[in-house]
Amino acid sequence: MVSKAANKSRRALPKAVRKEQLIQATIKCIAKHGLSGVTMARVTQEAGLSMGIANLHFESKDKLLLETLQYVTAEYAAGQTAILDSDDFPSCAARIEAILAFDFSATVTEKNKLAVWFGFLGEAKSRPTYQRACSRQDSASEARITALFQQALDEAHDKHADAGLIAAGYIALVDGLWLNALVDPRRLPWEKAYRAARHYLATAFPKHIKLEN
Amino acid sequence: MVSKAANKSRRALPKAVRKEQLIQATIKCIAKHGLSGVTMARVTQEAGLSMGIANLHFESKDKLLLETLQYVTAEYAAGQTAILDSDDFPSCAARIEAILAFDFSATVTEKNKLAVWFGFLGEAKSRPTYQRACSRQDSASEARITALFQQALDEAHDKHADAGLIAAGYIALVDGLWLNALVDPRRLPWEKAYRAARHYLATAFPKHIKLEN
DNA sequence: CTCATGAATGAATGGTCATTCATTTGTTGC
DNA sequence: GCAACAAATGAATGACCATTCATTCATGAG
Repeated sequence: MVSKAANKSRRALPKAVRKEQLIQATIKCIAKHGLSGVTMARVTQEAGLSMGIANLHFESKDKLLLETLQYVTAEYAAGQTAILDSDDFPSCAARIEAILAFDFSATVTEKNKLAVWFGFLGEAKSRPTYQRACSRQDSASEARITALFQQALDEAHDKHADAGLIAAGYIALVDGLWLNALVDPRRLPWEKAYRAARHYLATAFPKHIKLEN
Repeated sequence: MVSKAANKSRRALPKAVRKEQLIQATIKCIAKHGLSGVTMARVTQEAGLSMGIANLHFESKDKLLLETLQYVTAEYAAGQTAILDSDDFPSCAARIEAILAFDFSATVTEKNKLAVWFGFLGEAKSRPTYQRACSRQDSASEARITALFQQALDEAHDKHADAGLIAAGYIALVDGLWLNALVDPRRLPWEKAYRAARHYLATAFPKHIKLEN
């Protein structure tokens, strides 16, 4: 309620910093203890702050968790959209390559982030709020991937294949590979997961994606 | 501590029945409230029994949850093993068809069961006990699928493809399709999920699996 | 019918945890 | 410096929940 006239924004920053700090701590806690093992005490301790702080910046534990989910989700969506929007790709083959590389990049496949992701997915069916925030691919994004794949099929004069089916399959395959590699990396090492995804695309678009590298 | 001499098994049965009853109730509760929303009160009420009963038959909530997970897992494993063990399939094409049909059968894709499945998977990474009980495919089972796929490749004189990669991809694809169809069946209807999986196999084994039906 | 045994009940217990808020700490404008 | 204010603290509160156990109920043997 004080005058904001000469707001030199030294106050505004800390506020955003604290939220970020708490969200990062929440991500770590989910990875370490599972979604159900997250407590306010653990989160605030992980952040090196006091108990009450989370309720000060987020209204409740639920809101903190939801914002954490959205944080992770938004990060992925931004990266993917950047690729789909960019004008810098010389061919749609290059764009597809970029999507693949992105899906298996270190940022995206970071253990902690995937743990958040699948932690919420496990509860999504019984919590509508999560469900909405969860969809790695909303319909709009899936449609854009489908369009990209359709373009590749057109270039190859392939009139038989169904771009929608290939897109749905690719999205599901990536989810499944992430999940398997996360839960049991010995059975499915990340490198093998990557090759499986590449193999899928190479089979669907033989003229565009080659098996090697 | 009483003599079991003339055990007419009227006592033994109820005991197994109760456990089954409680496990079924737990499955429903997980589907309805999520793994974290399961309470002893809810489970026992769902079963139409009294609070204390679950601790009488299972030692603790944790054990009840674990046995519930194992129940669902064992059911799947039994079905899959039956197909892999059976001598009744005339060709390996038929066996692969059977695996596919099984993975999208009503029993396996039942919403409640998948909810249990993914509920635990979401916590698996932070709970070693779950992790072990979770692997839909242990290494042994994955090896058998790989062998089956290898046989199909051999029959087709395909010396280039990598059966292990195709198997890992298939397993992950099915997981991903289940997950996507469970969380958002409007975006990915079950029928489309099935077609995506069939498409994957038809591409990998064109001589064995046809696209239609 | 009566007793013995084990199954089932559900009120009471104790522990965990989100949330609150009176108090302290640090910062800004004057 | 010094108000004035926001940010931060953490002990206290109350809700929720797994687990216990004294008691009740059902069954089968004698």
